[in-house]
Amino acid sequence: MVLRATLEKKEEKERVRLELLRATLRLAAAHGFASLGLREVSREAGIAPTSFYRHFADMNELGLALIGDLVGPVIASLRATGPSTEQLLGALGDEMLAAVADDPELVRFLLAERSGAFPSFRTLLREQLSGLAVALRAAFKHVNVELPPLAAHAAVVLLLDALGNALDQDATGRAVIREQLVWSVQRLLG
Amino acid sequence: MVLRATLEKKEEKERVRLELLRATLRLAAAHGFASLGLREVSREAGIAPTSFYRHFADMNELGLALIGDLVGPVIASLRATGPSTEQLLGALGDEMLAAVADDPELVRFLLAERSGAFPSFRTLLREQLSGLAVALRAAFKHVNVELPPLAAHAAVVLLLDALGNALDQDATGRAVIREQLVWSVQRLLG
DNA sequence: TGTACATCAGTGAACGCGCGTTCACTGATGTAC
DNA sequence: TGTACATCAGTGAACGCGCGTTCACTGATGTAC
Repeated sequence: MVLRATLEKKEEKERVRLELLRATLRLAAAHGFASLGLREVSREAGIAPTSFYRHFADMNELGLALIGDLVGPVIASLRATGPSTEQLLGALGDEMLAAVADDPELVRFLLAERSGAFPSFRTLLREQLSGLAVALRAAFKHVNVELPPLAAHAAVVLLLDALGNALDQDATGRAVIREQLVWSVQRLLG
Repeated sequence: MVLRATLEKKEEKERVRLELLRATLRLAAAHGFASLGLREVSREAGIAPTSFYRHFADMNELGLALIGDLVGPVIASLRATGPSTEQLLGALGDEMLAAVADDPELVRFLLAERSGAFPSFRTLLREQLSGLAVALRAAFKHVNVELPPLAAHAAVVLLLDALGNALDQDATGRAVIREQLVWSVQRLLG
């Protein structure tokens, strides 16, 4: 009983923390992360401004947590696999579409902060994306295609561009972008 | 004499306007465009906050002017030409390095707002970048290489990624990135 | 040419407002014995 | 088991501060005649 209650208290805190991250994503999609204040985010999350400090020291710390807790998993989810080159490319396109459909605000944040004003954000995202390039190499190796590191990096860059373009399109446009991504990465294979 | 004086007055206004744009770039590099206020920009530009309104209705209007007046020319400057494929690729790498060296703040703004929170900024930049892709196709056609539109677009995307990585590197790292860009675009040619 | 008027970029004072932050407090839950 | 104490997420009041915006004004320059 004691153990159970402890878990519930921690879980409640975790719930509020996650709500702060989600609130930030919702607002950042509209006005940009750098323009957000702790009061605005707290209001959106449904807590008092002073409660914000129970979770983060400032917005910068929240941003880093957002990248670690939410962006990381989305980047990891882009790791396509398949039994053949063709199916692997198809899976890559599918994962791209899925990311945009599942969590457009998170994808927007990822793309914006990759080139944004905060060096710490850029560094963290660069590391995660380079992990994605490594995974992509491994996936291609699995279907006996030797992808040089630079080509894998280029494929990731094309994938990110596709994500950005898809965000501003409806379902029809997104399907086209998926095909273009597959075509481009295919060409990169040589 | 009357004509001359008229010009001087207009030129002075143009000078202040340009200084507002430059001040915005300096500040945006550090904190992000979306976080900037008209008072902060006016202070940096050396004018009273109320004078801001003599040039722009708000920061959004200033941002669009910034893209039109300053970002456009930089994107245009990336249009490499050369008498052979090899020299064309070399020129592309050189233009990339030149842009980063000449005006890093402007390049940072371009990259950030391409995926930023303001749809109007994204649209304007996308148009200008698609012009660059068209120019790139023409340049390759000139050396008898038929570059499909999607491949030209992919080359532009790789160029932008190189710009972003170069911004965070010193001279040595930038030289490496230049080589990587040339290698990647070369591979894209097939 | 001189004179009277128009234009307009730049300004300082003032406004109401939302911001980040500090503080002391509440009350539910956890811990010790 | 009950009791006394500790922990800690959430809170409302209050603070000083910088924000965007309005306003009436200045003074240099342009224009009309």
